[in-house]
Amino acid sequence: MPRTDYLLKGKGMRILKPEIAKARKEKILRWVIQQFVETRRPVGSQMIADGALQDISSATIRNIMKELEEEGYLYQPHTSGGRIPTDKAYRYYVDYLANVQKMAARERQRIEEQYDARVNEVDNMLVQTSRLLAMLSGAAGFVYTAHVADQRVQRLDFIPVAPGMILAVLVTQAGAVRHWPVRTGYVIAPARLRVLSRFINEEIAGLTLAQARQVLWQHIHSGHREIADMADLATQVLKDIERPQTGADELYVEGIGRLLENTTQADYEDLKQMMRVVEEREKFSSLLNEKMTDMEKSNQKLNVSIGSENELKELQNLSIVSTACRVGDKTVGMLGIIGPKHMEYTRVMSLVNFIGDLLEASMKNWASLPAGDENEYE
Amino acid sequence: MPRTDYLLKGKGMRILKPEIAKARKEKILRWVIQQFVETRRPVGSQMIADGALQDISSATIRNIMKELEEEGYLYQPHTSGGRIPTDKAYRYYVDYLANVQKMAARERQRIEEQYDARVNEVDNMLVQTSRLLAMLSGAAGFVYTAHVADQRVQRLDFIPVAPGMILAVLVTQAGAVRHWPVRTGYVIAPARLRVLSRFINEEIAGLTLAQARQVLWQHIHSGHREIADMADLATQVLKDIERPQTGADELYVEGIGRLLENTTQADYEDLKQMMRVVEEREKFSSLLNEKMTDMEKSNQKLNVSIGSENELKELQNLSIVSTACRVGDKTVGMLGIIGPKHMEYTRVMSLVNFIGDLLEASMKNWASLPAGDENEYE
DNA sequence: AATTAGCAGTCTAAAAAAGGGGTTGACAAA
DNA sequence: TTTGTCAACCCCTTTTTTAGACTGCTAATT
Repeated sequence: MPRTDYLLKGKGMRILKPEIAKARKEKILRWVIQQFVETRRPVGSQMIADGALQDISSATIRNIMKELEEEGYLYQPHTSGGRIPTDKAYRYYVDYLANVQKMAARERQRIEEQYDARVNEVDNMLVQTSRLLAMLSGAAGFVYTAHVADQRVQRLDFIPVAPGMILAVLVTQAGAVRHWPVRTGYVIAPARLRVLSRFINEEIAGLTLAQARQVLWQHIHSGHREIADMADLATQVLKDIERPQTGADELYVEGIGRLLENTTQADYEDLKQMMRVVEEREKFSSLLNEKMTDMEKSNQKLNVSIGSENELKELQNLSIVSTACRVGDKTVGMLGIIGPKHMEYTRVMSLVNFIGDLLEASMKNWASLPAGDENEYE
Repeated sequence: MPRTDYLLKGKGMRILKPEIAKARKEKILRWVIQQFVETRRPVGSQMIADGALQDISSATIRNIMKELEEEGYLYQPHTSGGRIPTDKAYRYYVDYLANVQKMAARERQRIEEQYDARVNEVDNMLVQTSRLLAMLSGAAGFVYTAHVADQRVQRLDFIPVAPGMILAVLVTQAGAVRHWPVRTGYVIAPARLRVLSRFINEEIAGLTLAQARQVLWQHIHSGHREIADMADLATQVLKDIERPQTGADELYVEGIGRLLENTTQADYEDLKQMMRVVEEREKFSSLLNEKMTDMEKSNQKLNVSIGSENELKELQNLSIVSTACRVGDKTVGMLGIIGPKHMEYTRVMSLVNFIGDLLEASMKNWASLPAGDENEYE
């Protein structure tokens, strides 16, 4: 049977058309990755010859795999076992082979419904989102929000809860709500509180927290007449205004336990390490922060960090699929999942993508208006 | 050498004084438990003879251990290995042998300082408390608060964040803060909002959420004049008022990863199971709820549930040390740790005790006044 | 009666040995 | 350039061996 794949060259010598050779190589790489994701065992040439490429012999496949190994896409854990994908292979897979497919409409709808049901209290929105991510991906889900200090103030109000005790409630334009108690030590008439609140809101709406703090300090020190007699209260509020956020509680991680599920005891140590890192939060959230600014710089929406691409060595056997979350032109946070390197990237990527959109929509919906307009109805 | 431990009886026959025999038995039991907690290996008679009771031979100890086994305190995993404590043994240990000691003043102070530093935002108080518990105990820490529906309302306020969008903020007497968005669809003047808020607060302060809902429904339906024109807003608020709490986010668990640390791969399966349960939350929180009402009924403060004493089979290799958290005469929540059965009960019990006190103090401090008084300053 | 010493029997956990399965690399043939 | 073949290799699993520790029992002792 004459083959059309070959260029004839002289007396019976053949050269495989390069584009065909390349396609075949990719097919093998893809197959190795998919196979490995499925079985978690090194993949051998025989297995490929029996499965995906039945018209090519195992010997040929061996040769190609050898090339792939030399190019850094495959790795042999042991001299005579099959080969497994390297981080580079996953990277290639994600970049070129795994086209981000849209999810089936039915599934989209199902997720949307679940999402709506869960996310009714803004406070919980982030926790619930990460929980949903975890549930649907089978890995750990996280939601990370930028420092509140970087966010813009929507409103700052005061609720008298008891004599000498006030609850300060801050709403940012991204829809985040923070509240903290302020102990005044003396009773303040609600009317005066309203004056203060009104004054503050007129001054600081739309500013970042950092700017707001600065503006208010100036007013206090210059003895502004409207707040003169409440300078000490304002001072106290100010003192607390940035305290609530020391970087700790901007990170929600849910479903770490799920990582154990698809895991054998072999990865036990890795998992332990990973948990320590994630639960400590500090390292992990600074990693996310870095990633966020990187993504903003490169105007990237969806990001996949595979194994050693993560800065933290504790995460070198895991991958992070994340998406930026923007309100307007400002990146206010990130969300995604953290799971085993050998995950189903195509599925997870589209999932993260989709839930990211949902969260964004939710936030936009909440922080519906640009700053400045709200004065009209005070 | 004449022994005074014995009663003489006839020609050289002796009977060991029963109280001495009992004390010795207890000493052995205690030693076995402590040894097992430390080494995690079955304890043999030789080991005891070499360690704690050097004046008694291993054979004697063997006999006594056999008795203890017959009585159900010890258990032999293998025919010829040492023995390990049963749940019953731990129970006995906790009830009779491990006197709840006070913590060293120095350590108390150290914890107090840490606690203060962390707990400044009420919102975070619970998360931070459980995190602290986890950190200090080396196990997982949890804080559970009763359904908000059972708690009494301190205040309910409305903050206009955007035209057609209001943030409802609810403060309970226990100091819990809940907030949720209310979409009105039309602009409401802040003044009218204040009227509504004032009216509501006069009516419902001090009631439980369930009662409050009922009262407000009545007013709406009877067309009360003050809120007549805002009936639909009030209705919407009501609709949401109990939605935020469906039992999900009243439970904070931190530091599950720590349970892995002191664990070998043997317990891997157990751990996996446990994580699944705790992360699902439903089962676990209903377990805690049950425990809470039990403790309230029996007027118990500190509770230890050992292994199979927990209703959940997934937790049968773990123990829960918990304490009720009361404000006034009302139990508003629980906190504690969940850790391996072979934990240092004495230390952990006093720790949980102490942090429970701290949290209670914190809450009292916050919800400082009995209901009714706050009208005076509106 | 209570304790002790000693010994045989039992079991585990760790180490060593053996076997099976699948893979590779190389080479010669197509 | 591809294929068939085969020796060599190595891992993983199972089996065997070994060493160590504990118990239970009995007889002797206090």
